[in-house]
Amino acid sequence: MSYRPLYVFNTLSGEKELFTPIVEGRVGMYVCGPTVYSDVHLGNCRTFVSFDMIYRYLLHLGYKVRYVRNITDVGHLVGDTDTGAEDKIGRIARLERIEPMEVVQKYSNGFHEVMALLNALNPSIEPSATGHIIEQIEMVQKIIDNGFAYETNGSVYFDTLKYAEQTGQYGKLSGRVIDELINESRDNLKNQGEKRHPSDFALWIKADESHLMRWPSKWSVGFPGWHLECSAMSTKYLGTTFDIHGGGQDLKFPHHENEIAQNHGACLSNPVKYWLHGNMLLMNGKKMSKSDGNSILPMELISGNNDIFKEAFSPMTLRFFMMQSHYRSTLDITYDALKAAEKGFSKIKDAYNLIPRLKKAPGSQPVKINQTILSEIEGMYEDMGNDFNTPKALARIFELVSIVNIYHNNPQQEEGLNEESIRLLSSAFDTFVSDVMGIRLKDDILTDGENYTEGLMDIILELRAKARENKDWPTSDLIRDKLSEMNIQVKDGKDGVTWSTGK
RNA sequence: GGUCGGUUGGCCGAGCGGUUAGGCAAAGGUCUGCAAAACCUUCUACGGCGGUUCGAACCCGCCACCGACCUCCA
Repeated sequence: MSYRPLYVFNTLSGEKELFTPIVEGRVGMYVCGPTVYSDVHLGNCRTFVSFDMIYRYLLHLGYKVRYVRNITDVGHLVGDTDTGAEDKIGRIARLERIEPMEVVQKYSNGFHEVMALLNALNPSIEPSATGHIIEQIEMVQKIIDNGFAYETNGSVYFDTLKYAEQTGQYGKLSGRVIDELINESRDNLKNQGEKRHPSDFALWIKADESHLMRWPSKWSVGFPGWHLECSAMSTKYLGTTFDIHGGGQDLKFPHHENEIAQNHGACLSNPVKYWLHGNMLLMNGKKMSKSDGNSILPMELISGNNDIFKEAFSPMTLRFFMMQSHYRSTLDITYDALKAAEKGFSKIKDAYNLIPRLKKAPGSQPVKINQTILSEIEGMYEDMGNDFNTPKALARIFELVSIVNIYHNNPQQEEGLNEESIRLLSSAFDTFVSDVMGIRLKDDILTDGENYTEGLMDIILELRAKARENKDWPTSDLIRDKLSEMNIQVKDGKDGVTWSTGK
């Protein structure tokens, strides 16, 4: 079996590379998931939506994909140091007087709800850090056995200097130089007496009595360091070397750099063939970030219940908005940009709904327009194969939108459309917009008791048509205006009336 | 301070040596009872200064500004 060529930008090499899986026909992909100590904000979601699109495209190409996206539910500490600080989840549990696992469950549920709203597919495996304590402890032991970690006072640290000396690799992913890391002079790197070098990081952290989440180990009763869970779980489910590792840009350093070090330390091999990083969602020109207060929750945007944007935006508008920019570019969210996305998306939906109504020429004579449609489809494969260029593919979709509208307005145009034209148009929208980009094209109002609504609308529009025949403009306008208030738009065309929902 | 990345028209956002990106907004027109939608046409670009080249938004240099990372980050 052959696959369409796919080029991906590999952060490790800094170049676009032809994607070739380690095992033919199969792809192992790991994406860093959320830390579930609070609600995921829209910026977090952008990364997950980006990798959902990547997952979808790999599936579409015919690969059998094992997509692992973890839940981090232990090890993330409040503040800047990785010793002695409080666990983020433990902190919430203490403040709210609930079990840490209640915190984890609550925000995991919320995360899943948001992912479902944004039409993200579920990963093949969604492992959690607390569910893999044994694997993490084993990995720490392997790293110690291989001489890349040391114990101090019950905590275990990764020896970055030794790793760098032996492999010359530390900092390769993020472009760091080990000397600079060691000579790092930021004030908050001080007071880390247990480490041999400031750049060393914790694999296992000894916990005091007040710490809610702790497990026994040969070194101490404690908990695993932040980066360890991803190394342990990716190794467990995808093997010591797998195809794709994804995550947000902001995880490159230290998280992913340390992951590589840990995997190497434990398995003595490079874990990942292609590192893919999504760029940040900006708001007010700055990275969306919860700790800076510069963030918005998906539900706040979907419900319109927020102070930042003037109105509600549907989940699919958000997804379309995200797909209109490249995953490796920053994307600035503004009211105007969302409004533009809403209109543009609505244009695609309207055209999609018109496809089945297009007039076809009888017979199966080949028509010229099909060549155009086909070349746009081929173009979209090229765009997607070029590091997932969704904005460019969407530009081609808008070309198809124009074709649909032109032929809908003027069915007599040239040689017209045939069965094949309709099939190609439908499949272009279904494949690229729905399947690959994950943007649902069918209005919710239609999927929800579709026939019922359609039937009612037929009656209403028939009454309006009668009124118009009688030149009863007040009645016909009343119907149109009332429907408009309900966000249903009536569109008078040459060949009859169509309608669509506004959002 | 170090290391990266960016600066495209009113807004968003592709392109990265020669070809209209696209969407939204705006203007005019077609259609329409009116409107909307759609269609046609039009408009406003590549941060600044140099250099390379027959040709630069795209390559190189300098400058300016913005952002990200530098142990909370998707």
